Amino acid sequence: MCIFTPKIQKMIDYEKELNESQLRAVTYCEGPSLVIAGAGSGKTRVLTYKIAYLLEHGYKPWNILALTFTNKAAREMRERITSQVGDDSVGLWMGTFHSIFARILRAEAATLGFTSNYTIYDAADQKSLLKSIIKEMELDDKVYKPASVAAQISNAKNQLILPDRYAANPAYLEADASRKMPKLHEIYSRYWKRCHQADAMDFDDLLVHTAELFNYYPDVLKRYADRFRYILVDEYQDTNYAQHYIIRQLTQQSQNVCVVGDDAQSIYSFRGARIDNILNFTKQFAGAQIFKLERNYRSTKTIVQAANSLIDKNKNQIHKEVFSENGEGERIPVIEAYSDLEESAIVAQRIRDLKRREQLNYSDIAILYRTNAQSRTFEETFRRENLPYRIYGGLSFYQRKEVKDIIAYFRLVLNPNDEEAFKRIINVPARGIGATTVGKIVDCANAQTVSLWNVLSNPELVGLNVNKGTLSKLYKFREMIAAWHELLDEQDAYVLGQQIVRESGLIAELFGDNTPEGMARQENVNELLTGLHDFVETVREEGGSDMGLRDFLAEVSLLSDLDTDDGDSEDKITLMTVHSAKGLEFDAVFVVGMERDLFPSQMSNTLSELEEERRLFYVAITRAKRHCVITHAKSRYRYGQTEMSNPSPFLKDLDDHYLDIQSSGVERPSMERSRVSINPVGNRGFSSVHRNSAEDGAPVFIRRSSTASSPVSSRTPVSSVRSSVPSSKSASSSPAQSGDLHAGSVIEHERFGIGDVLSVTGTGENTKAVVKFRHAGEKQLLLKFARFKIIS
DNA sequence: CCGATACGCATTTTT
DNA sequence: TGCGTATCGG
Repeated sequence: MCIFTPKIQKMIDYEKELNESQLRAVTYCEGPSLVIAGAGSGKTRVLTYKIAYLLEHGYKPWNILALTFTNKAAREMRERITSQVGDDSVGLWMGTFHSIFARILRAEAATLGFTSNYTIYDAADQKSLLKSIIKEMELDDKVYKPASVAAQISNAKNQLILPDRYAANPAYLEADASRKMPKLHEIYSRYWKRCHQADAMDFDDLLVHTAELFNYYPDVLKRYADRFRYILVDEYQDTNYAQHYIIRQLTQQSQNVCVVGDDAQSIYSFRGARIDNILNFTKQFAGAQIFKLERNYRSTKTIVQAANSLIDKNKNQIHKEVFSENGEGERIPVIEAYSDLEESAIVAQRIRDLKRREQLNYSDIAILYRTNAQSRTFEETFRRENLPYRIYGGLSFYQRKEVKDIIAYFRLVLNPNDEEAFKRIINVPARGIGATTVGKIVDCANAQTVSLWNVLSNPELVGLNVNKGTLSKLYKFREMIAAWHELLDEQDAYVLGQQIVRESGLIAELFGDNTPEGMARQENVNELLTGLHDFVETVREEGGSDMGLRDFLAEVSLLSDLDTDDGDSEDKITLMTVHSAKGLEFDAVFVVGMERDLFPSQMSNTLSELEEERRLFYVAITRAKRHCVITHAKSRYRYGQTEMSNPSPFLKDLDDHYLDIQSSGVERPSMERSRVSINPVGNRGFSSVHRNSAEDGAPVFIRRSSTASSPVSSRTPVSSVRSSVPSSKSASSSPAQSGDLHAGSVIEHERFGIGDVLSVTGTGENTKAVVKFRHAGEKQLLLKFARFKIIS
């Protein structure tokens, strides 16, 4: 249904700015359409122009919904739309599946028995909760590995199979039984209930609950279907069943849906993506029009044709003929190295050549590999050869312990029923509420089927059996959280957040830790607070009012580490997995480690798995604009061993007309892996590089602090002094009476030596002292265990 | 609570 | 190999 009332002055010359097939895709808006967008064919262009076109033809911004997979894609698209139509796009719903559905669910939460403050559990929360459930059921977590249980549950949810249906399906039960996990359905069911009890949803639940909402409440569905009169979906090849189902629900009536994607780039089936959604789109949406964008604007002819020759070997695909009108370009060098180490040296050499010959920046260059572990060799070599690089794919900012702790406080303050946040922080910083107490609270909560917080609210009512001292600590904790909770609507996220960090004692705990790690932690906390500040300021500047902690959390819980603001565009070589490279492009791309059992992965055996690996290779090659270089090594260091490796069978899939097959480029057969490298690059150094690169993944409103990382590598000396350890258990020192000890005492500890007692806290078993040792630094000693003599 | 030590295990990971 | 986690001991 297109209403042709062009009331906005037409500013976009569609005929001129789009090619023929793009134009047809953009201007077709009568019913469902599928746009098959080959790599580099201007997919985002079509989407944004189409939205502009819809706006020009009678659709109001709020009638349009545009869904993406990543925040980054959503942001880019929004920017482009804004620059095209300006304020005319205000009110447009554009975002990731998860963020849009999360928003809908906040509005409709009550209908489903949640509150609008519900928590979004991340993967770690999910695993942690599953772990507790497995433990409570007294199952062996060697058999019921939380990770695989989580995967199984996620799988079910992606197919909209809820616990009841799961348990009622003999096929699932048998499959689980044969996998030695007959209780899986019960874990699933308990997990489901616990999430509900905690007023929490995991990522998959955001889809599941939206589907349920629309399923069971037709009036609600109608409201949204009426509102979203036109829906556009990006990267349709990556949708799972649940997403596909929701799109169908919403568009059943209007039939106004345009999905864009490339089946050849479907590489996330292990996350539940179903390539069939795009392959069978025309069956699911009767009368759907198909448009194919086959002109590649990105790469040279050679690269495009080589990629075509590769993907041609896949059976399961939509036929298309991607072509390029760019120059022929050079053939793709396929280089065999002696070892992984030499492979990296060859790549380094080539990078230097390229840079010299073509004036490329480092940031125009990417190294793409199948597994993260492969980054190491390149790090080592680039570091040694002073090539600047940046690795993607470490811990994201929000996954660091100290940041997670603070976020957990925020979460609990907003949603006191949040079980995982509760468990995480009830004893952080240590306040004498240990595992035993938490265990009792959990048991109690389970027995009464209430949340942990409910137990804390009425400990006597639910018969929580703890001693008086513990109870008063619990009360104190409860009051603290409750007091902040009261301030949620009064104070902005920054003010309240700061208050929480201060009053909780988190700051105090961190303060004084002058180790490099401690300093880094403090910096992270500061960065988070700065982020809070920026968030509030941004909202304020934009004239909004949603600047509370709940708004901050809503935003933050759906951010990932790839949502980098990257305001600082330092000139560095990009190192990343092929998966993370999807959607990106570089002048020069090195696809490394093209070996059997590595790429394709040794885990991929079935035809469809192999086809997915082939698509992955296709994605890798098509990232390159002008130079694509493929390397493989004859031997590779893996799991502490040097293994022989053969070239990837995929290399034979490439038409060698486009290849330039070379043997080793650099003659360095004698190159050896040095156990101790010359420069201070210990393992710690590596991991700190990882941490730093992850820091680059801070979201838009987190201002990057310039952490000059000097990986102070405390290389452990080769332990040759092992024998001196068994110190005679000196009979003289024994656990002392806590009564004898007070602040100001001086003690001599069996291992730490002389130290001054700074404070003594706790009672009975839990009494502990903070002692500053003259040589060993500050320690907390549990007096029950500590072995020392009181000197004065 | 914290640190040392042992043990098992090891793809990819948009949210 | 080397990491993340479980476990134990002070």
